[in-house]
Amino acid sequence: MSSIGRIPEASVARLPLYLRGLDAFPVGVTATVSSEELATLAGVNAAKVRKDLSYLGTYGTRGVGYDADFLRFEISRALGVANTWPIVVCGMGNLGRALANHSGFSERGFPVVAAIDTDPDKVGVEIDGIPVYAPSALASVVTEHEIAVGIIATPPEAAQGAADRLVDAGVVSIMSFAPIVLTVPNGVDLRAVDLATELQILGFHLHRDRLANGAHATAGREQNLSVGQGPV
Amino acid sequence: MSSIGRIPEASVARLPLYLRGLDAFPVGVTATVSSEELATLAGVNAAKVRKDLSYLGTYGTRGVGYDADFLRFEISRALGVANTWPIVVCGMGNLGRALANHSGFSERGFPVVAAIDTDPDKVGVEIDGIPVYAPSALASVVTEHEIAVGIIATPPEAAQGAADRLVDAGVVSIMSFAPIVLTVPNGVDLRAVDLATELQILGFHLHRDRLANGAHATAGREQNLSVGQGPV
DNA sequence: TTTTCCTTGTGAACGCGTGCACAAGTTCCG
DNA sequence: CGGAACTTGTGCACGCGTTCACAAGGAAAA
Ligand SMILES: NC(=O)c1ccc[n+]([C@@H]2O[C@H](COP(=O)([O-])OP(=O)(O)OC[C@H]3O[C@@H](n4cnc5c(N)ncnc54)[C@H](O)[C@@H]3O)[C@@H](O)[C@H]2O)c1
Ligand SMILES: NC(=O)c1ccc[n+]([C@@H]2O[C@H](COP(=O)([O-])OP(=O)(O)OC[C@H]3O[C@@H](n4cnc5c(N)ncnc54)[C@H](O)[C@@H]3O)[C@@H](O)[C@H]2O)c1
Repeated sequence: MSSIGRIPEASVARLPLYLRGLDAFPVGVTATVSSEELATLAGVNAAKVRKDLSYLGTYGTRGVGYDADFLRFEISRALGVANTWPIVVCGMGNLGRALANHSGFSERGFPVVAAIDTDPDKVGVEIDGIPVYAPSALASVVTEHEIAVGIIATPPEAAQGAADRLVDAGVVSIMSFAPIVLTVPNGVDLRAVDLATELQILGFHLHRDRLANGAHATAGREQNLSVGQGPV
Repeated sequence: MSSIGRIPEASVARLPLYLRGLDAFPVGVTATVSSEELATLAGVNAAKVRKDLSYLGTYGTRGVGYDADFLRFEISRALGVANTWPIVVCGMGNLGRALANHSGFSERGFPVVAAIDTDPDKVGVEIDGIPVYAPSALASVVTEHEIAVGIIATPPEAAQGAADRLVDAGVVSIMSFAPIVLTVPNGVDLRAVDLATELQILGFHLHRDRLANGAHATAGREQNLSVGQGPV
């Protein structure tokens, strides 16, 4: 079988972008896409596209390009997109509600099937079609829906506790929006999204440019692209 | 004056984390923090802390550590945190509303002062205290509030248009949540946050582990940390 | 003063990611 | 059938980021 060698994390992080780019091509229809085209669609450069795809296998045809439909299939397979990973959201506040109500996650195979909140007014009701449970129900909810992914959208003070409970319940992948360092045991995959930090990085560049323009009128602005991931 | 040499982007991205870690120390009180402690507080390792801080200057005392209060001041200065950068949010839907209503941004110097939406029901009213304007009013709003930062939370189809309008109005830093590749002119700093992509990366690891455990029971799970940035 | 202990600051090595440049392979045209 | 045009796949070089390891420096005790 096609036992793929280790794919570099940087490449893995771009595979979803390629998949997104391939949305431009209809499903089931044979069409050719070149690395150059796909690069434009994904917002990267062509060399990267070719190298990334080469980690998956030899799916292109020299002198021609890639079959869009087949490529989508192969990237999907590598990412395990065929699987559906149900999600539980901890904290149905402003952000949690927005996330739970977001259709884009289900479309990509990550339906939000349950939420956890401590607010008695929310527990027991459905918010935007998502049933809200008390923290004590987490374990059974996770087991029942075979949930492997959790999102933390609680206040920062409650985030570590929520993480602990998620891990205890058997969740092994966590995306957190709380601006705080979380500690999880080995074997648990944690991605922390800190939007205030992102803004502060933008702010640093603004500050820099302002200094440069105010004092010396130096050139050298930038144009960043997608927000990727951290280390292992 | 302390003209700091170019700070590597990877270091810049961690400075806000250090600042966040220093929240553990009261303002105005002299306290000592070692690179080891700060590393724990920020979720990185001590060597990185020392190297990063060394780019800012020599603010530590060998054999002792760093003065927490002074360090906070210096990092703040490097990041330009003294400045306040007002924000305009484009698209007051589920996500936009959550962002606009989020207090953490103002606390870090990024108050949301205005919103743009095409929905006639929203234009002209205040949502959570944020005035909502029609797209045609963008330029004057940006000018009036001296806005340099914009957040895009419109549907994907409208995102490029929103970006163009922001740029035309004079906004030079954009954070986008739309799952689509945006094109902006040179000199504009764009950060794209794609949460579905983040989930798919988690999904890849789940898929991998499942294959490994199902077939060969191989070890090798991971524990990732903060979500950082992309290339220049 | 000298010794001991502690932590910073940094030179240097290493590894990963990126991008170039080109050989290898395919199609199409004359 | 030969050659032109095109695009993939990849070896290689380069640069950035990470980490190690230790000398340099400072405080406190003897
Ligand atoms: N709102 C945003 O746009 C935004 C942006 C960036 C980061 N964040 C972060 O995301 C988190 C949530 O933000 P928010 O604006 O939705 O806050 P919020 O206060 O609106 O909602 C928090 C929700 O979590 C619930 N909760 C509290 N303790 C809990 C626990 N132990 N278990 C489960 N649920 C619990 C509360 O009842 C509430 O419903 C915060 O950490 C915030 O810093 C939010
Ligand atoms: N909701 C989430 O949690 C979430 C998560 C990840 C990504 N996103 C992305 O963020 C974006 C917004 O998501 P949402 O759930 O808030 O969508 P939404 O449909 O709830 O809100 C979109 C808002 O944008 C407004 N709008 C439409 N065209 C506009 C324009 N040209 N200018 C200004 N405003 C315009 C609409 O009137 C609406 O109020 C989408 O691109 C979505 O894919 C959302």
